[in-house]
Amino acid sequence: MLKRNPSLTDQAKSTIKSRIVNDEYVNGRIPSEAILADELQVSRTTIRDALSRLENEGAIYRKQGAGTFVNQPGLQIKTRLEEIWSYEDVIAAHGYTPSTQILAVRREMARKETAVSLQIDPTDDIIRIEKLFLADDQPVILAHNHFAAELLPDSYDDDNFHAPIYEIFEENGRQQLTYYLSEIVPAIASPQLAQILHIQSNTPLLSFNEIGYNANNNPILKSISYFRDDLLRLRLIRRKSN
Amino acid sequence: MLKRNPSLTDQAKSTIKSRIVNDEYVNGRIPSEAILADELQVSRTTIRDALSRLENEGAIYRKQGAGTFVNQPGLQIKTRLEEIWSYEDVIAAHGYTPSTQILAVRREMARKETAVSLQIDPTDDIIRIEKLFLADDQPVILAHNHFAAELLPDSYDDDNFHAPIYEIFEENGRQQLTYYLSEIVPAIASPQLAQILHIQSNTPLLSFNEIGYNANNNPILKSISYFRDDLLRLRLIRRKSN
DNA sequence: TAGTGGTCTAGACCACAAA
DNA sequence: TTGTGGTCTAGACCACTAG
Repeated sequence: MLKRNPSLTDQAKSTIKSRIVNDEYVNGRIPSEAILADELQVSRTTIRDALSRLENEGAIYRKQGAGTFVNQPGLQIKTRLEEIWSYEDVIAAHGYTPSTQILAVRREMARKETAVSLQIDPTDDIIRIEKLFLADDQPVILAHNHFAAELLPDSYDDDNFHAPIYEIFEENGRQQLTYYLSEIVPAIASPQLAQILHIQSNTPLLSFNEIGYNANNNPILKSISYFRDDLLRLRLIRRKSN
Repeated sequence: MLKRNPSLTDQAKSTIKSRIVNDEYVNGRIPSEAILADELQVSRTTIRDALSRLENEGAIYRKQGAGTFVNQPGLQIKTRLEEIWSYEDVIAAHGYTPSTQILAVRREMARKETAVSLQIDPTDDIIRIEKLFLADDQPVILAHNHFAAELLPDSYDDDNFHAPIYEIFEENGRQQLTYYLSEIVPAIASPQLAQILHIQSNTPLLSFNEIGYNANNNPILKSISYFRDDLLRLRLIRRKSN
């Protein structure tokens, strides 16, 4: 029934996921692994991989001896912080149409702290981009991105930077952003920030300090950003780690 | 070499983890899966499970065709939000000694909103606990916990509540807390909060709104808490979801 | 007791990286 | 080309839940 590539696991996962979303399982009970394996003509291992990933995403839960079930509360959360990728995705997941404004692009010497974070020579140039994200034309996130100048071609203009950062890296720098290590910090809107985000001064904000890593686990991006909390709500699932 | 229970995967994982921590792998290169399987006398599948979990924790990374490597930046992060369990653990992971103060314990009728969150009847009683967490005797987290009164025995006194909430549930309510669904909200210290946490009014704070679920996926705990950001830094890893 | 998910095995083949 | 991790299989046995 299924073909290779995308992997059988991926296909099994999305098949099951769509059945869940379409409410095809009465009482939220998902067929046993053996039945699913038989039905989709794959091994039980493949089904188990698919179910494990759905469980991680919060879409289902399993009880040994009892069965596998749809997890309604988990299904409703569409913006899980651990899985969110670009800010465009965050905005879209909340049901808004994302757009961007480039407020500034600078080529400059790295500050010492930035050079350390990015493991580059302090005399090397970096690119600093100040980018505003809008949800249905309301400003919601202000991001400052820093990365080594050598990751970009010599000539560029501001319009290049409307695309998500990870796309820019993939196209120009032959680098793939694979994960972020993020620090969550509470902040208060300064008068300047308040003006940019169209909010009142001293409004509480969330700030993210993040380092983005490539496939070789080298830091390639430093990002500091500020979120308007009234439009975007950040959620995550916290589990026992074992 | 390894015995059953804890599972072979768990044992393989902790064996490999401790070797990583002890810096036994030169140049951060971890032996191939085949070699590890042979050495620990388990199947390659078991080794792969163990490595997958270490990869999820950020301790290692894998490159198809190249090998498996220690992830130094990931190793240094000891307080990953997605994996953190009780607030005691958060505090301990930051290197402090955790302790608690019970500020208030009340038995009262559920507010409508709380009843909805916990899926209980609005006329049912809930227990509300106000608990202060201290790191080396400095107040750092204020938590308000709400749960159905029936989860507790009829008689109790305040001292019962010094233990982590999940322990209380396991012992008295025969309920196991399996995961939290958490919402992160920026806040500002009110005069009252400032006094409790020994900080200045209007200091930015992180607030968590959380619902805790049991093994049957029913909500059993509602928690609202406030973090001092100067002593505790919350981190997480954000990945592409596929 | 029957049926479910949890763990584990041995082995096959594929995709990719590095020499 | 060699060796690595990635995917997948078929089958065994265990631990647990529920009727």
